[in-house]
Amino acid sequence: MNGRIFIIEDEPSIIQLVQHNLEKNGFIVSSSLNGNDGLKELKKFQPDLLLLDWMLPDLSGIEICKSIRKDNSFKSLPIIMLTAKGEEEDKIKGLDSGVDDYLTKPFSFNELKSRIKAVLRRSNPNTVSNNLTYDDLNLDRIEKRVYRDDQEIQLGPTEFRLLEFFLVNPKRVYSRDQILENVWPNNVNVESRTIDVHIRRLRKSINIKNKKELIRTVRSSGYSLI
Amino acid sequence: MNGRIFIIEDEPSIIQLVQHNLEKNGFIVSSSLNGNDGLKELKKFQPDLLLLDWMLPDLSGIEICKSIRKDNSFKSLPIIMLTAKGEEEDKIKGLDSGVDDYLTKPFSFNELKSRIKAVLRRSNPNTVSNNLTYDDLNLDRIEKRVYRDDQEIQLGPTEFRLLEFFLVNPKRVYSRDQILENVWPNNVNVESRTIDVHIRRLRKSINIKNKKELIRTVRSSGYSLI
DNA sequence: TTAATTTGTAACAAAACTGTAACAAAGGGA
DNA sequence: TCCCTTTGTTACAGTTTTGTTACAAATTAA
Repeated sequence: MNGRIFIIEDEPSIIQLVQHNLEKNGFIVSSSLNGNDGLKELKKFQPDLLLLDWMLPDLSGIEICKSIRKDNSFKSLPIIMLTAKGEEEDKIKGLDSGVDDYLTKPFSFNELKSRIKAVLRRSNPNTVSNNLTYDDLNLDRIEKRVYRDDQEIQLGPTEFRLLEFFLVNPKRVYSRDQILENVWPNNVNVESRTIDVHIRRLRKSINIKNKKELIRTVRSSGYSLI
Repeated sequence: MNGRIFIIEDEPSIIQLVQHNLEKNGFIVSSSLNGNDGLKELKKFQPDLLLLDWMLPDLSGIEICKSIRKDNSFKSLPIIMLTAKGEEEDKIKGLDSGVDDYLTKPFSFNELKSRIKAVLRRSNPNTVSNNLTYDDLNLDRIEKRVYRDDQEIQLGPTEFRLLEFFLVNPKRVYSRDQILENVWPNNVNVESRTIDVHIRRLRKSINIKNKKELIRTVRSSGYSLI
């Protein structure tokens, strides 16, 4: 599983627990301890899902939620609200404010995980599914195989991760820095031009026959999957 | 994030702190240390938002506020008032005078930033959103694509930034200096006539078919998006 | 161990983009 | 009207960015 999850929660112990477990499950996780920081970081982090505490020191969860829904670029960001016991009546309000799901503290991590999966499956199937698909391209995470137009394609490990990364958010343009950060292991220093070479290799492999080019170069910005 | 913010505040340390941080966040910032200068500068700077100190050496915040609201061209300029602690009762007066939001000193920069975002979102969604739109023109910052009338248009990096800049505040006329400052990387020295050439290139690209001209030349002033 | 695969970098080629100059056209004022 | 200022347009050389290839080092598999 794979995807970016952001957490806004004021209790460090919960953050630590959740973050650690999510990362073990392949998610990329970042967090904030209060609402205002959270709203700021959110933009930078560009998550696929938000875990939002109901009670925060500065802004309430609902306020954050509404603020997010007003922002065009986050209109469809899935949100799971974390509430303490006995706030059931508030649930209705929350639903109005555009929350996708709820979880009442204390919760088990498995419970959280299955909610996350469910919500992500609805919003961006590619973040949870084992089969990433775009156009006639198909990537199987379990079997580590890639097909184009039902014909299997052989990729090296790096090209595989690169394609996987692009497939989670097709069409979005990534800078070489972003690609480096997400596709290469942490703390590795490689030239950013190295990416060009791997892009070339990936292109060579997936552009079989007279099929159309799937990787777009955006000059001075980076690359994207079409 | 992106937009023009003007500050009227008599304490240089606050100006410096706020200005620096806002600029780091992509805003264009200018400021004045007193009310009379501020009102004059405001006209020149044409901000998207005003940060206004409550207590100033010459005019009070309220006076400035009222004066601004009388001016047709600033009727809808969003204003965030900065007040010192213990002036709570004054808040009501302030609200009457047309202030959009408040912040009590001392405040954290994050607090300020989220207020700014909220206010700008209300007044000019284009300063915070990822999809800039004007007329039948559409620019997607994430995918780095531009469409006119749903037909994609190919732009070079500079033309893209130029159009992006115009789209944040359509109809506003920008001088070549302003354009240079905002569209070109800092500390680059290029002839101001260079802009004419890029305008020409941009025009050529976005004026497809028999569609109407979208960039207006304002003789001796600059250019604007219609 | 040896062989095969994968990886990062450097070097050069190709393409795209940029800034400037030069001249043409348009606008404004006397 | 003429003259002066401002803007439009084009071509071109220089720069930047990206594409491509080759190769040696590192890693993995046999």
